Amino acid sequence: MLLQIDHHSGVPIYRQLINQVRRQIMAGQLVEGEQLISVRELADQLRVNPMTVSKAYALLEVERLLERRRGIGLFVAGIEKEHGARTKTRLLKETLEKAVLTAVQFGIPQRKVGEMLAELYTKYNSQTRSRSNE
Amino acid sequence: MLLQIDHHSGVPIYRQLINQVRRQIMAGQLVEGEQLISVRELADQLRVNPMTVSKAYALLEVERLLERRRGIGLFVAGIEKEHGARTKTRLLKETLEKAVLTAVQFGIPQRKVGEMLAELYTKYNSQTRSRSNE
Amino acid sequence: MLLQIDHHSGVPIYRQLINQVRRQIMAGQLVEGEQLISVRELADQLRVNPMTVSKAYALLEVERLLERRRGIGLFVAGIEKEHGARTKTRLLKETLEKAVLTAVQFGIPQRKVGEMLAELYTKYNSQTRSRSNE
Amino acid sequence: MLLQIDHHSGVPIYRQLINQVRRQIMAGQLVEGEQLISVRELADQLRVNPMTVSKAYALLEVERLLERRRGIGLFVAGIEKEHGARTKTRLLKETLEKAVLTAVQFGIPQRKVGEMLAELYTKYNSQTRSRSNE
DNA sequence: GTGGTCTAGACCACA
DNA sequence: GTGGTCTAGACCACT
Repeated sequence: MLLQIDHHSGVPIYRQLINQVRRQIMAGQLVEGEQLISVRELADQLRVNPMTVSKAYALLEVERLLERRRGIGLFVAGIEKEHGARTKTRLLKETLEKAVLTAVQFGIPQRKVGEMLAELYTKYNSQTRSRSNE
Repeated sequence: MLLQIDHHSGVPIYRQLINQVRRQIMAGQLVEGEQLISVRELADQLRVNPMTVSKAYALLEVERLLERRRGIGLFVAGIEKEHGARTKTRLLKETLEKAVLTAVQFGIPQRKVGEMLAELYTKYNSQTRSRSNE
Repeated sequence: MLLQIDHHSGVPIYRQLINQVRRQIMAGQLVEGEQLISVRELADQLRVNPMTVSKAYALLEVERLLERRRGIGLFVAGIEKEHGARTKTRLLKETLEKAVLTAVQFGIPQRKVGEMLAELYTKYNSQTRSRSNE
Repeated sequence: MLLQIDHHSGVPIYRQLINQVRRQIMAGQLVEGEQLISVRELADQLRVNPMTVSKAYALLEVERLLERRRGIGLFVAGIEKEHGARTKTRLLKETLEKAVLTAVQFGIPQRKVGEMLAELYTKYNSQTRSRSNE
């Protein structure tokens, strides 16, 4: 699991962790039943206080994305399909919103944005495919 | 000036303001010598405490991006900016890239992303128009 | 707001707080829009670390029972009727479950339990009524 | 022996065990000299780690409520108990009182509470029966 | 004044 | 070994 913290972004560390782990789960990079890096180990890796990691994990547990097994560790929970789809849409919308806001602020016409989108989509989609063929 | 505050992102409001104003200046959307919306008015628009706006402006002044003219208001300072369509396109592309990456990771088809884009575009574009009619 | 902590029950303090505040909100003792005792003040009252109180409040915010207004304080959120009813039923069921378990363990027939229930119901219900007439 | 563990209550499992066993002994439901279910078997029944059961038993032994006979097992010790139907009724009433108080606070009608009671009664009663048929 | 975040370090519960 | 809870105390963000 690759996680990165930006100490200067102003975004609380535990929130950065939540966002990254949530995204990995939604993207299927962390699969159901998989055990997460332990609180202490992740805290060591990131040079962060264990409580900070623990807080992030705890909130993901409240979100039902993680499951705790006492004395063993934390695991990726089984997400219901429908719930998963809704979360994905929500997350995508958030990022897309920023892009659109930028475009509107700059007065860039929707047509142009659509073209850029298509271009980028092709680019990343083909990368994914070629990667999955490796 | 179109600014958007997200109260739930965990990013301090004054930082959100700074980032957005700074970006608009760098992209030449706010031009040198242009007067900024007053603290009070912006605070009203965004339903935010005036102190918060004031703080953002003050920090942008420290950054030398803004100039305070006593008794009159704040103005965009004369500094090196990145001009032109190329800069705007670059900035837009950066945000759009994140959105596309998310979509591809989640396996959301381009068609759906296009629809969401159009929807959001309409939403923000109409906001701008109605505001510019006031 | 009357809150009590039992340091010897083994139940985490923040959970005791959550349960008591949630119950007061559901029972209408804390009404929508009402401001809660501040973290620091409650921490002082209960001779407990502020972070412990803060944690309880934060989780109630995640539950959407509380609303935070930055720099001002925490307030009781407006709960949707349907959601409120479901929560009430859930909480009642939890307490009722313990009672039934006790009854079954002791081999007390359902008929007898029903009688005791009716008796207690009459007793407390009339208390409430007479109180509301004061 | 009917024991119920709630993994989400935050109350340590060994404490839940202690409380329930102690109550059964005090109510005379587990009588003096009676042998307790073995650690292993109880752990299996409750899907809990044997160490946890063992710890609960050990602490009840310290309390002098249980007696260990080496190589044989654990037995209910000869101590002062509260006997009889009166005790059972009292203990039941205490738990039932909490449930009724909750219901009245929430304004839930007695009829509804009666229905929930019946439902739960059936649920736990049938569990006991099916288990006693094993 | 309000709440939020983080740390260092202690101790508990569970496997 | 795992995660959970709590403390004391520092500093930040916001009104």
